[in-house]
Amino acid sequence: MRLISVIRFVFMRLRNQCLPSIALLKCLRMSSFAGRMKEYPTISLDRFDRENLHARAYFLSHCHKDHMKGLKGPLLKRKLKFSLTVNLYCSFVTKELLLSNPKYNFWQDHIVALELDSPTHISLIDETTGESEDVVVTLLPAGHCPGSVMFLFEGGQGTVLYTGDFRLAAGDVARMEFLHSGNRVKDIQSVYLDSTFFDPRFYQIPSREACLNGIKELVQDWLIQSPYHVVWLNCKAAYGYEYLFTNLSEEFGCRVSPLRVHVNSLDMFQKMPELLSHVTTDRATQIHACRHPRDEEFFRTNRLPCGCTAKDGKPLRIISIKPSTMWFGERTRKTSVIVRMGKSSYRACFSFHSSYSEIKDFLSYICPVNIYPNVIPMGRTFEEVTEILKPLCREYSGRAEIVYKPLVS
DNA sequence: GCGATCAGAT
DNA sequence: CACATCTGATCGC
Repeated sequence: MRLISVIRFVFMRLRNQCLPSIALLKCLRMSSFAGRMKEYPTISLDRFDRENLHARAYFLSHCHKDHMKGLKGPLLKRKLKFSLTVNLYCSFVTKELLLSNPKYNFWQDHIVALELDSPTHISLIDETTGESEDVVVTLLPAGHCPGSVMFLFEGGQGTVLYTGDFRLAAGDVARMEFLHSGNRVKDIQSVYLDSTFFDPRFYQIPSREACLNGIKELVQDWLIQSPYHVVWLNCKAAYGYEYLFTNLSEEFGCRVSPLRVHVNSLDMFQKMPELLSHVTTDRATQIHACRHPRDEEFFRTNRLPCGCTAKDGKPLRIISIKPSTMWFGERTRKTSVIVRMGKSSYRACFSFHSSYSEIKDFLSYICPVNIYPNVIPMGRTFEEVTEILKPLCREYSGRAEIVYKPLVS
């Protein structure tokens, strides 16, 4: 009997250790990043379960649930209760979004919000031995969702960049001051990369501006027809669509008649006045981004998720716009950023993540020694992704100025 | 009763 | 167009 329980224990351990590779095979979008970097293994980022329970410091790149695994776990809660030095580092906005959910209240006194572009010294202390290591961390804007950042670490084990999830346009990297030292890019040992779309299939994704303009045009053409014409933005339950709300609000509102986007709740935005001023819980508006568990079904029967109707009982004329990623290959002809799906439903191009060519632009500028993918794009294997990342690593890139060349006699 | 996991959904 | 999340079933503690 005893032997059986030992065997069962060993089996469980094996199964647990295999989990990341199983997730990888199934090509889930859950980050396959296990939470730690080779160079600074005493810190954990965007993963808070398993080995990460022992970290000396935690980092959260943005407030999306697939980067918060274990963050409300009872084991971590217990660890914090007895710890004086363990903190969670993130941006001010991420802190705000996180604490707007009461389940994370126990982090309150252990969160250190950091300013963007502002190098901060952190001592990584082992509370049992007193052993300590210093790093300097800098938050760089990642353009993925409100509060999203990359983490740049500089310390005894070299300079490494953890990108979190990001959407940067070609050329943006050259304007990131803290990736530079003097006029040159820093010597970056490793990049831990958001490789969601690092696949030539996703060669090009229309720019944010192009997507936004397409949506503005569609909304404009609909709203001007009458006060009964309304738009439902069919957005997923996740942060990242807010710039859509603010831009549409600004575009279609004016001083005498402001237009705010209807959303379910304002709680998470209470300390973000620039966002707060463009959203509302008043249903009497022509643009809605509210949700309901059966909202698609509602829409099919010409209802908004919030149940809003016109004051005089006349039926509303509703169109839905569903933000979705659209991509184009290197040579494929670009079509519209708006696609009509049915009589009154549309898809609009929208991406939280950089395209293949945007990632290539980013990496070829940085030219790191190592690149580790945090995600395996669907339909790809880890080996394939590493193979196409190789040419962007320093050793293969043909950029040799940093490489030591011994004299040959 | 809670958490983890999975299938299925949008 | 393939992201990020939610719901409900099931399992184990």
